[in-house]
Formats: sequence, C-alpha cells, structure tokens
Amino acid sequence: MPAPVRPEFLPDPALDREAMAALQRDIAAAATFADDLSFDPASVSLAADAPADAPLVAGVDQAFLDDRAVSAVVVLRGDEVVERTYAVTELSIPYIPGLLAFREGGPIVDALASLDTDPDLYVLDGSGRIHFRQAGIATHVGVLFDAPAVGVAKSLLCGTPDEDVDGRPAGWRTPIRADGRVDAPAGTVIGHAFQSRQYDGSPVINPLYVSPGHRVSADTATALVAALGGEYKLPEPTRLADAYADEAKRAVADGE
DNA sequence: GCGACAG
DNA sequence: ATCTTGTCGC
Repeated sequence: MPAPVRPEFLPDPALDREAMAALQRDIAAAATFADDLSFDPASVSLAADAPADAPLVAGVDQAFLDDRAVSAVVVLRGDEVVERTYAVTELSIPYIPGLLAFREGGPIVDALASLDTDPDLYVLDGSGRIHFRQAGIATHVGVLFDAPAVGVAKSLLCGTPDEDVDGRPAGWRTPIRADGRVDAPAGTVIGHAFQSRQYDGSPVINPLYVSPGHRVSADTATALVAALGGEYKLPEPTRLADAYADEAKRAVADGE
C-alpha cells in the first residue's frame, strides 16, 4: 500500500557515485529534522492495551542471500503485530559507506509496496541524519514516502559524541554533533548515542546511534526508540524485522 | 597522500 | 551484512 510520494528520489543503483551524492544532498534539503507528525509521539508504546487508533509502527531490516536482499517489514500497534511481509530483490551494487540506501533502498521499496496497512512511523536499521550528507537510509526512505522515519544504527558512521560512550547505564544518552565530515554546521546535533540496555559486568553493551530520518527531531527520535524498547538492545520493531528477515531468508534458501 | 567508513 | 561451536551466566 505505501507508495513513493517523491519518485524522483527513488534510489537508482545505476547512478554514478557523484550523482548518488547529489541526490542525497537534494534529499537532505527536502528532509524535515523537526517534529511534523500526524500523531502524538507520546502515544507510541508497546502497551498491551493500545487503543485501536494507536499509531502503526513499521520496523524494517534486511538479510542477504547470495546477491539478493530479503527485505522484511513488521508492523506493530502497541505490542500487537498487525502485519508482516517481505520481498526478495536482486542487488546490483555492493555496500559502500555513505551509499547504503542505493543498495538496500530498492528492496525496501519492494517490501513496503507489499503491505496492506499504511504505517504512521518507520524505524530503519541504519542512520538517518547521522550521515555525511545528512541523508542516511532512514532519511532517504522517510523523504521518499514523506513519512516520519527514525534511524537506529549499531555503530557510528560519522559525527562526534559529546561524551565517551563506553560502559554507560541503560537510559543514558549523549548528543552526536556534526564534525568536519558532516555536511552541516559543526556542532549541529544530528542524533544521539542511546544506551538501550546494559547488564552488570561483561558483555559490555555498546549504545545505539539514533537519528532523525524525516519529520522527527533528534529528541523525539530517541524518545520513540526508548518507548519502543523491550527486553533487548534493539527496539522491538527493528528486532522483529531482523528476526523475520532471517526466517524468510531461511525459507527462501532451503526452498531451492 | 592518509584516514575513516551504517549494513 | 555473512561465515560459525562452544561456553559462560542469569
């Protein structure tokens, strides 16, 4: 059901790197890194008693099989899985830091097109504004569909944390600011390092790197990820999509 | 030229 | 991302 609202921003893997970077600058210019939501972010939760009109949150993640991507989407309303789908798509370009959306964007568009529902919020595995040109995959997808989107990455692509991020307690967060590698005034807050989980002693858990994709501020993006956190490091939408992508990948694999 | 680099 | 056994601990 969701279809691109700005087809000119479809991630064409055939573009050369300069054209890809240029498109990303246009996407960043079209992105809104402030709250512009049709719902109250405080109404987003994993509550078991979510009202029937609570926001639909979609988690998106990919698994890989040879040169194909298995892109999975899990849609939640409160703690209920309303729908989940996946698409298998041929990959045409390798992973290149900064150009991830041109490798995985097509597969994601395919998977979203197969949904019956129309999510109010997208949570993507990867960065949003924490990107050299402020146009990571969460921003790319958010602007393409003109929908609220948040990026959740497990490692930092660029930018500088205000404080040392090691060994922090659950709930801790610190701003990530633009540095020389980011196309934004130095010091601009482009996201947060957010410690979603932490156990006592070892395995020391690293923080998540949360950033606005589109139509959300850095503060709201992190608040949403905190509200969508369950018993694990990753927020539920993304964790479930990750598991579903693996499941679908297995099904596809031992079906040929 | 050197370094840094989501998934 | 992916290739992979056992192992430590709640």
